[in-house]
Amino acid sequence: MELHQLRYFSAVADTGSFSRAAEKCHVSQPSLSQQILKLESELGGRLFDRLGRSVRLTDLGEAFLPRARSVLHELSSAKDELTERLQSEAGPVVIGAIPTIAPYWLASRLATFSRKFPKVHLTIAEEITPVLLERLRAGSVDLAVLALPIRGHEFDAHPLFSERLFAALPRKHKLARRPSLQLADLRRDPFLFLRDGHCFRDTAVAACDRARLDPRVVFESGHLSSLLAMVGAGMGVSLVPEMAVDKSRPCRFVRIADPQAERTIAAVVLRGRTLNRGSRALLAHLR
Amino acid sequence: MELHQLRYFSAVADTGSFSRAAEKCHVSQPSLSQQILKLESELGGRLFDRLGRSVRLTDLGEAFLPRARSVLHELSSAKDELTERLQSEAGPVVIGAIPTIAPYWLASRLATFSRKFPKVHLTIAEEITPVLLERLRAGSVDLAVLALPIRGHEFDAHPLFSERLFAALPRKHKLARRPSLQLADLRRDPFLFLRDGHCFRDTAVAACDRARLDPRVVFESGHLSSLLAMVGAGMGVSLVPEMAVDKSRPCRFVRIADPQAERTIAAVVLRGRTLNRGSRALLAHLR
DNA sequence: ACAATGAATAGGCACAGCCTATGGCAACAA
DNA sequence: TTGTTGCCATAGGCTGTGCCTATTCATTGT
Repeated sequence: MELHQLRYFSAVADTGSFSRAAEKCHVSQPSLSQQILKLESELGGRLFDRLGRSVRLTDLGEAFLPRARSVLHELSSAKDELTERLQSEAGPVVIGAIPTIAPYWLASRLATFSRKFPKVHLTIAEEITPVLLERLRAGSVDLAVLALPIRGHEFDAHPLFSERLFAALPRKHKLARRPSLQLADLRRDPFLFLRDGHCFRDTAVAACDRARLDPRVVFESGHLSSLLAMVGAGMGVSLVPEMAVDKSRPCRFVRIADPQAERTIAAVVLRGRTLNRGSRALLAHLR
Repeated sequence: MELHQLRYFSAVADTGSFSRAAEKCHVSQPSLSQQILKLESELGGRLFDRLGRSVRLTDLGEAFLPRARSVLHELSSAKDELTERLQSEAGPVVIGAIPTIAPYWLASRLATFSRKFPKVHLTIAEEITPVLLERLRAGSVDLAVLALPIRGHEFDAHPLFSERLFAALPRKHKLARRPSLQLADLRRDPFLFLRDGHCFRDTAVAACDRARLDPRVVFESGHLSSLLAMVGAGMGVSLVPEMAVDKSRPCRFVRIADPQAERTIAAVVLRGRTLNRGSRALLAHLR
């Protein structure tokens, strides 16, 4: 059974004539006859009575007609729906981000995006890098924003920008008024770091390594805001990305002058994964 | 878009692999690949993400899958229903009969038929011959039982049997005790006939013509039973078919000996019309 | 680096569906 | 009756397309 047979069948039922149906379907009358014959032989009974002058549905044809119509209609409406969906940005988009990006740079970018594409239903997943990569693989996250480098060659990373590292110091720290400082200047200070697993911890530690600094870690947390509160309370110093610099915090931020004290932010997708229109729009908006 | 493309698509979604889907569909992997590609190009977007190791539905594919499945399922269930319907006698049958057959011979035959085929939903239309022929043409009657001859070469008539004509006489008629009589014997009697339009009237008139009898008609009715009541009341004589002979009536029945004083009953169908199983069973039962 | 797996591509073949031409049949007019 | 018309079925030939095998390409796992 083939779709064009159903179309021919439906047309004959409509017109009451093989010839007129053939015209309507833009095929010759013999072709249409053959296909109807073939359909009838597959179903095991006549669909039409050929009554010389005209043609009429048999009981069997009468029973089959609504089914055939429904199949054809369902198919065309499915096709319409798909082309509709392809043209609109509507549809769910899941964006992932690490905790040291999500509340800072990403938050403001998503706000403008949502204003521009109100139809996109956006979900944000805040997770550490390995979790985000796994969710990209599994398809439960469409697009992730995180810091390079990442491990795994099955991803495509689109670098967005780089930003400097800043030292977070208590207000009365002796370096708090300096416009910038070297990591080595903090050799004596106790350090507050993000917990293991957060990639910004690795970024900070790598920067210290390059400055030949072996930081004494006195506090670990899962959130930068906790660290900053501790810094404000005079517990020690910390390192934060530029996007986390917030003058309203009870601490001072001083730029780190060391050459490689920076991180690069990238938008990452699973290679080969087809993004829907909403995701593509979001990716374009972030770049 | 073609049905086998939908089948292939569904199989790939099931198995998560082009190769295994091809195996399941009994085609080679390249053939299946081509058809999926073709479907994707027609829909205007990828249905699957090819991720090296495995294959996963895109948003588009996810949206299309239930529609494709439903189309395939609907089609196969429609086919099942039709073959079901072809094998069972269930289904409506409309049988037509003229008034001089329906209550007599047909009634008893239909009783035995209904006992044998209880699933057939039988409807009886009692009409005069031209109405029945018109309803056969229109398809609102499947099978008609009437007396030959009929006019119209678009019908197939299956003769069932012939029966003699009988005279219906008042009990005290002078010929009432005779085992048989000639129509000419009734030359002096007043006649009671069916109304014009009833074919048995034509049969009776034709028999009289052949006997060179010009009957004086004193009463006309649409029902034989009315005629017999009148005969019983002594209003005159009448002619009836053998199947209407009923000893319980208040009149006598005497066989007409004239050679051609008979009528032939036939089952008539529209030529080219496909009968459903119930109708075919009924036709076989009547013969 | 190499083998293994799996999808895409290339090239060739066979069949299915399409075409035109024609046959057969019934309906209608003369 | 006979010719004409309308309509579906059949015949024969052609083209396109879906299928095949063989091969290439990309990714993954040893």
